[in-house]
Amino acid sequence: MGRWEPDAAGRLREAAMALYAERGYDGTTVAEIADRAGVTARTFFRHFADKREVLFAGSELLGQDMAAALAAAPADASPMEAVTAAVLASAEFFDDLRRDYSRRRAAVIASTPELRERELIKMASMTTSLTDGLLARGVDPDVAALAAETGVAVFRVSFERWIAAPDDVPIADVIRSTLKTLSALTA
Amino acid sequence: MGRWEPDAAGRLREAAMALYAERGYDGTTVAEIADRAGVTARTFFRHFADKREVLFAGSELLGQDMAAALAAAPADASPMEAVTAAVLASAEFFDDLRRDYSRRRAAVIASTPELRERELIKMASMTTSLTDGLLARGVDPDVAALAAETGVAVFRVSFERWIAAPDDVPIADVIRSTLKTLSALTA
DNA sequence: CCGGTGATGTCACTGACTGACATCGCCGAT
DNA sequence: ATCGGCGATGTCAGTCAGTGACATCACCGG
Repeated sequence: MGRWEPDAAGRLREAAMALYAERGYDGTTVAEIADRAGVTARTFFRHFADKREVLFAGSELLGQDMAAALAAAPADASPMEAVTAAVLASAEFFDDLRRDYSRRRAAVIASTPELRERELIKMASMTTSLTDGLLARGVDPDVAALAAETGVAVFRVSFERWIAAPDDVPIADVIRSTLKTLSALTA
Repeated sequence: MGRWEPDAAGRLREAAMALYAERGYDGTTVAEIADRAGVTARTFFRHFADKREVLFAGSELLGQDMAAALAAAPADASPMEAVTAAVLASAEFFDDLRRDYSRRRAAVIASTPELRERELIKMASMTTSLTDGLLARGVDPDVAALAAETGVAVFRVSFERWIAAPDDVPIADVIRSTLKTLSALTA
């Protein structure tokens, strides 16, 4: 056993989720989160850049996975087909185990403008990943930007629908359905 | 003449733009902005909710105008046609007079994550406006959400292209071009 | 001329975040 | 085995964003 309990970051994440859900984001201080995790506030800020980030750590991974799927798409796939592959790849992040956690987390985020802002910028960074991936495939810049934006819009809408859907609906199905809606929309 | 110089809010906006551009957002304190505008920091917060908002005051108007255009679209217009009308209506906000200001403002925002977050949430609220407008037209909720997201994506991409474009290109042309790209994309 | 009102100033306070420095178990080199 | 450096944490002092409570005072309607 080390000088301190291991996984301070994990304890901080759990403490934050619990307190945000219980007293709300504004009603929670960083000192309280740190206390519950058994560390000091200074340590909180060594693990997370700010009070919001504790709910979003690791979210880069999702963007990376999607970018990887995009890169792995057949060379002759159209931009939108490649983006579709990327969005479908996101489904693996949200297996049924995470569904309940996702719901609680989404509820907290939805109730606090500051957290909504942070979520939006994560989505924007996802958009950037996809755009870069498309550019690497030789796609025209304007097309790439638009295809990426559209792809993330599909992800966002699908995720929301999935959260609200019954437990036995897999997210991949929701995504496919959203993609269908999109093509009907612009037909 | 009143007890104080009129238009404190306007002076604060100008002071903020100047200082953010000059020293950067992080390198500027609210006290400095207030000083330059000839008021106290407390007064700054009476006019703007926070240090970011001073660059975004009035941005609800854009969303309102777009929502109005959407509502004014012919009853038999498809969701995407209605959204198209809304996005084109945004062009009137950005006449050539505001182009230079828009460029400076965009540069400041682009260089500061906090400001990018705020801009993103404004875009999200625009999305909500469009979604609500579509719902009021009787559009299916999922279709409405997706059409609104797509419309805002078109606006965002167009605005960026317009900023980067030569001075004689009107934003309406850029928007029309982006819409064309979109329909080609999902064809 | 007078009392109400609205925009501002003043002050004290909380809480997020940062930089500098101290602490001390652990682990590898000797 | 022990010595010394490293890394994760604690401590402390400080800056700055943002808020609530109360005072001020030119202006305006009666």
